[in-house]
Amino acid sequence: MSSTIQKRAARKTPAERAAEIAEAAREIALEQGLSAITLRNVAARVGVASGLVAHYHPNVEALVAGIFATIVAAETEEVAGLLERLQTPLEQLGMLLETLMDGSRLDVTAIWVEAWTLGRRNEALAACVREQMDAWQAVVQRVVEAGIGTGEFETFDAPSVAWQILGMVDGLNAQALVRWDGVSDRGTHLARAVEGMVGAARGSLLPGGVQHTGPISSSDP
Amino acid sequence: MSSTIQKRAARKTPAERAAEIAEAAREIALEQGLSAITLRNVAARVGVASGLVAHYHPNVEALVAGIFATIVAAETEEVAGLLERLQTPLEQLGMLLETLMDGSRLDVTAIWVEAWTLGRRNEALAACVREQMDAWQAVVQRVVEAGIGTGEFETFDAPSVAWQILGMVDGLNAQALVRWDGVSDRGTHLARAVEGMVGAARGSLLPGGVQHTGPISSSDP
DNA sequence: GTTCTTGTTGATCGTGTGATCAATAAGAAG
DNA sequence: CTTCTTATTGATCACACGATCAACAAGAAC
Repeated sequence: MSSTIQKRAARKTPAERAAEIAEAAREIALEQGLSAITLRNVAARVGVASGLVAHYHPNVEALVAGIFATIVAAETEEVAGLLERLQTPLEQLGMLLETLMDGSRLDVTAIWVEAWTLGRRNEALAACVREQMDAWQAVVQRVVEAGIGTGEFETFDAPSVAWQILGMVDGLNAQALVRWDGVSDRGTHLARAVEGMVGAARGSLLPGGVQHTGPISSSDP
Repeated sequence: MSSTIQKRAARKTPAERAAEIAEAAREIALEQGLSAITLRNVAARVGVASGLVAHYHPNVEALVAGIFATIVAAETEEVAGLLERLQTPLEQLGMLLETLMDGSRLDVTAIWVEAWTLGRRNEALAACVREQMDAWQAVVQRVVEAGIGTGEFETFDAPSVAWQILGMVDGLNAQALVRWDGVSDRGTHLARAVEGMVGAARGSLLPGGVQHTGPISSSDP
């Protein structure tokens, strides 16, 4: 029987090991933040010497930037995929807001916020942040432009409106990171705001009528 | 003449020295971020041994939290003061958005963003963040409620609307921290969004009429 | 001028970080 | 079985952090 304590990590293919390390780093980032991605931290989770992590990633800053891009890009693609299933831009935009505000991605929001700060001293990360923001903006802009095409929306500047929607969503989510109580009907208010901005009819972004999120279950650690 | 190199710092009143240290920490925070507030960093700026800073602030985390509160509270009071000069809630809200979006307080925005992340591991800071957010929300809520009173606004939930306005502003400012280009008419779009949310007439938040900044100058790095 | 309070120093400890590299051993190749 | 490639180790370096504290000295009090 294999002893519980493994003297030496099993020798693996570089590709395998690299994937292992990346996955460990990803988990650490989601659980404890990007700044918790350290050589020793990642190595410990994989069950390997810190030198090995350094061997695969000679530059920790680059590793952090890469993990950020991995996590965020996955989210973007996931949401973009959801959009394709819907028909009208109105439905798409409504679903977009609803999905991004449902509180199920607060861990990703935390990473966004941290990346904005870390980007001040990690240039590689800053570049990734800008790139991923552009990707997000492109997704939203596509929806807005489609809405203009069908006449559902009425705005003269789709790119800027897309940026603004993103900024609003990010801000509200970041706020929820610290203060998740106090605000009821987050979705409703945001929908009204976006309606005003894209020039859609009042209430058109809330298909199911007034949705009530109910009382907040306070489970504070 | 006194030599350029001072062997020993002049002995000062505890109140004086404390003020000096606080001011140095404040400057560091605004220039390099809250995480740059370290014993050695602050001591170097004051021209003093690191131990002295530790003497006045036995707990660095508490110092960081205090500096955050100082900086942010000053901004809140300043803006609140500006609001009092205006008559109608419509003017007040318009000025509020304009002031917060003029890009002259990006250093404070950076501190907000960093505090949201640092608050995960600095409980004292997290408490200060919540407190200062409440203070901001109170200021905005007062304006919204006044607008409801005069009939200029039409919304059923002033507290939530106030939170949302704050979240939007924070998000857009945080965005500007990394990507200050690409978006034209930030103020205009935000004004439209807020108009939709508070139920104000279109264009009522932009006293100078429709301001057009022209086509977007795409200068992508 | 002497005494005494206390603001101030500077060294030190323990911890955590990224980075580096000779030495090791696992496993494929012969 | 032997050889050889290379994945992996573990120790080590320099640095920065918060914290602690005996020792010093400036300046008020007497």
